[in-house]
Amino acid sequence: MTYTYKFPRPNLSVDCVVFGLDEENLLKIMLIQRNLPPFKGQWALPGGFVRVGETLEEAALRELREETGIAKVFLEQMYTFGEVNRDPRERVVTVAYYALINLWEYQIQAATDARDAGWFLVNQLPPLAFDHDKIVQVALNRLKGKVRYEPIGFELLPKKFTLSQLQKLYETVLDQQLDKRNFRKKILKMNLLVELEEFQKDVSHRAGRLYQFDEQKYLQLKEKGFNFEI
Amino acid sequence: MTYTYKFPRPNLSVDCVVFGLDEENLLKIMLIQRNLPPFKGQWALPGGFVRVGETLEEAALRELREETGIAKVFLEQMYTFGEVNRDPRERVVTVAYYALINLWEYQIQAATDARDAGWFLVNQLPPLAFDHDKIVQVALNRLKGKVRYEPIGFELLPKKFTLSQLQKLYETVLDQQLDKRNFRKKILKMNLLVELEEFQKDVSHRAGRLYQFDEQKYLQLKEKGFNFEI
DNA sequence: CACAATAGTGTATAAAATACACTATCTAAA
DNA sequence: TTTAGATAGTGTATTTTATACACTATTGTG
Repeated sequence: MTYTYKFPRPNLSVDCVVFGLDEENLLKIMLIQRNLPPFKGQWALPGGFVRVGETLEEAALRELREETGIAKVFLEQMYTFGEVNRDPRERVVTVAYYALINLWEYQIQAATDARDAGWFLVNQLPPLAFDHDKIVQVALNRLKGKVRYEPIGFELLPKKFTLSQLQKLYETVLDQQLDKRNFRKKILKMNLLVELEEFQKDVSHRAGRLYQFDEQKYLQLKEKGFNFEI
Repeated sequence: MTYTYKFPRPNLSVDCVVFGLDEENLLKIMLIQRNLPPFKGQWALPGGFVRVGETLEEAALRELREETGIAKVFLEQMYTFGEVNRDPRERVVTVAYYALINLWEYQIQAATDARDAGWFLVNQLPPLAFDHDKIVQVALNRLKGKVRYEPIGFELLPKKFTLSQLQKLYETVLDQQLDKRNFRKKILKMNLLVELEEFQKDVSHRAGRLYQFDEQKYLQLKEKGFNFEI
């Protein structure tokens, strides 16, 4: 079966830049190894063609699930790349998304499908297929920008986390050191964190208090035009 | 001649939300009246299908030129809308751009092609075709957000303008009153304006001094990571 | 029991944002 | 020619926010 149109059409794809934090709070990106030409054997962003019956976001989620086993993620559209020759086969326009995932909880569900998937440090990426290095650069900038004024960083952490973990996350993403006392003051004044009566376990030093992100409160405050700058 | 593919493809279009300020500093959007179905006779955003040999931005510029006669504009990609049924004919994914134009200088070149084009106050828009009202909402939010931390407002003004004009522009876009003295302090401290030895003409009150945006300086300061918050 | 490792806490200073009211200049109308 | 109306232009005091900075507390390990 084939499909015929009066005018030639670009092909439309989605690509995802999936960010995760590893055990040492280093920022990583998930890549998959292509097993078909072009760029066979090279690393690339997970992604694929959009089907006519699904929205762009559905396509992005489907590809993530199929190629990496990732199911529940924070996913946001980023930019659409439309250079004429970005794919050597034919004209392909790609809508890029970025995703934030919680590597701790993800550990469990991974490993299944994801034989050809791997995590790479953002500053030690292998050569990428197509214009995917450009897409990654845009995603890094977007993440940096976004994290300053929207509390999306929590998506990268486990549900319960210490303030030190949160601070390290911000330091990693923003690529700058922050003052511990000032950071705590600022983040607590936002009123988005629930102080738990639980503490870190299995650490060989004083255990930090655990906190939890209060999404309900976030949505309420957001309604009221509150802002969440770091 | 027809074009045949193994899998069905969404059609891909671009749409432009063109902003301009009128004589009274009111924010307007340019719309065109559709002379083909669907939504024949209704107002819509200027836009059209992407050709395989042009980038997305080229397509947006071409459509603007063809449909509205607008040539030199500030144009930036905004968001890609991919709902399955946003076009009743078939699946169409549209990449939305927003444009800022200088209505004073534009007056000259307009009128030519643009018989079916018109300017509408952003809060008095007619019913729009497709999901274009949604696209306009996203554009308004984007403009509001962007104007706070990037000096793009100048694109809407004539080359030489008074600080009062600039302030009114910000008040219009941000939809809030600003203090005259504080506004001037802030904007002048950015060092992006050249103070001219010229003054307003043909006004029946004290003439304001004219200023000009210094794009060179802007690019220099931007390089150095300077920021331009209002 | 002391050492290593990280958690947790407050204050003083500097910088930035805000609030606020009068004089200056020009045109047009009386 | 004088006056009224309209907008331009200007500085300071106060409040708020950001920054810089160093010690004590707790826990596990050797």
